[in-house]
Amino acid sequence: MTDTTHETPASILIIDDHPLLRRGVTQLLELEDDLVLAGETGEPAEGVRLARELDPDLVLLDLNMPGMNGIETLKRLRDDGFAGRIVIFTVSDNEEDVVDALQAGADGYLLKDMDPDEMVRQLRQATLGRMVISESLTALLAEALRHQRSKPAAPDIHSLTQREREILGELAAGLSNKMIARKLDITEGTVKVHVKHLLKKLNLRSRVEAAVWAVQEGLDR
Amino acid sequence: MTDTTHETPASILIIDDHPLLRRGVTQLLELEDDLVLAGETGEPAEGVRLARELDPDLVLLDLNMPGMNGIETLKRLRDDGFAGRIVIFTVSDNEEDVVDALQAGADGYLLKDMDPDEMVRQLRQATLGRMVISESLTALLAEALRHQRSKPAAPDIHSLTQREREILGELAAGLSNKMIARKLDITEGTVKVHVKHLLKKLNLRSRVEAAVWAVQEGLDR
DNA sequence: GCGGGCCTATCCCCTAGGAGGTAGCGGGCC
DNA sequence: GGCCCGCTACCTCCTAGGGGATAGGCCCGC
Repeated sequence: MTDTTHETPASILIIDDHPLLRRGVTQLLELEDDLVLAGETGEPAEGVRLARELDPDLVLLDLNMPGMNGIETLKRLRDDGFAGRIVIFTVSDNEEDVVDALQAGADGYLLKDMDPDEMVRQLRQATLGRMVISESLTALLAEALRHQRSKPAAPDIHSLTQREREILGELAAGLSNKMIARKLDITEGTVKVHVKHLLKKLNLRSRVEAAVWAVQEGLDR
Repeated sequence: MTDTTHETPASILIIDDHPLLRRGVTQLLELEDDLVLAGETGEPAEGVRLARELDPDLVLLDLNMPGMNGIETLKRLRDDGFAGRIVIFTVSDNEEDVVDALQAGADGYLLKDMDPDEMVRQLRQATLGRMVISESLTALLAEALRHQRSKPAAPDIHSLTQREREILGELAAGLSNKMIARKLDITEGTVKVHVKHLLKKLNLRSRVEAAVWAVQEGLDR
């Protein structure tokens, strides 16, 4: 399941307002027989529409575009149900941008000044489900982690309060909010508040993700 | 989490229309300091109300009662959000009854002719989260399994179709129905149908339970 | 050929879940 | 004393999820 092997070439949609750069990438893709262009556009809103229509394996997304910025576009893609990979492709090596993008659910962050061969290699890795980050950003990322950003970049059990951990445990046992409320003798509304908070802290999008994560981390016992 | 140790005694609610039998069990409980009577009633509907009010750790439930039968009562308790243990307590060693009760979510099935000491031992096991079945029923259960009942008693991956397994895999990855639909290029409605069917086949109550089960079984990779 | 399982889709209906906000209360910290 | 955090509770609004039912197209086995 969660098939990430590509018997057929991986399709890529480019959303970037620089025509020349799009041209560069498409030329690059033409040389590879396991990567194929699904479509391209310079308009963020059009990009969301195309993602729905073409359902590419990967979206290469510029951060700085007129109208809607990249982060916003990323969120809209996810809200719209797009389940493929989303890789940011930008000139900005600003720490804030990198952190924001990753926290918004980007599967990669590549800089536009990268070597073409390296670019292809990274795209291929991304279509296989791996997180890809431009090499020059790793030091910056390490630094960001050391200084402990306010918004945690990865799920971290330690950011949860005791009560939230307790709720998470019950949630991972498959209990509904109502059942958890009954068990802990609080109202369902309060359970919802705890769930809401722990999802935010863990940067997860649903109770299912939280349950799966908890089980994989062995927090459910 | 999912705390099943009882620093305080485990409370038990008895729902049984035989006053004498209730008396017998309560007397039995009085001899044990780790088990305590939460309440008792001969009325199924009253039992559901009491379960909500008293929120006992365990409900001891008769199968054959006038008005609402035990299975129906069991379902109402679960619908009402009761998350504690529910153990069937009956004279019936009918295979159909046993299978139905367990499939409806009973955590145990004890026969009324059992030895008092054994009864206490089994109740204690049940409060600790273990499934308890009267010894004399084990052969019958084995037989039922051998003849492969139409409704599978336990989650079984083999009862799923290929497509359902695929859906389960995506579900266990934390994807929403909408995302799964996009990824597999079918409508969200169809995904819902598959999810509905696999939940029924696996005898699970929500996608969260399905996701947790799949992860624990290693089906998500 | 006919039945049955599988996949797809659509309809209705209702509950569960999650985002946003406000607020009271207790405890610890400065 | 004031302030923040954790826990509780309530509110509104909207979407996601799930039950039940029906049905068409497809393929396979009898």
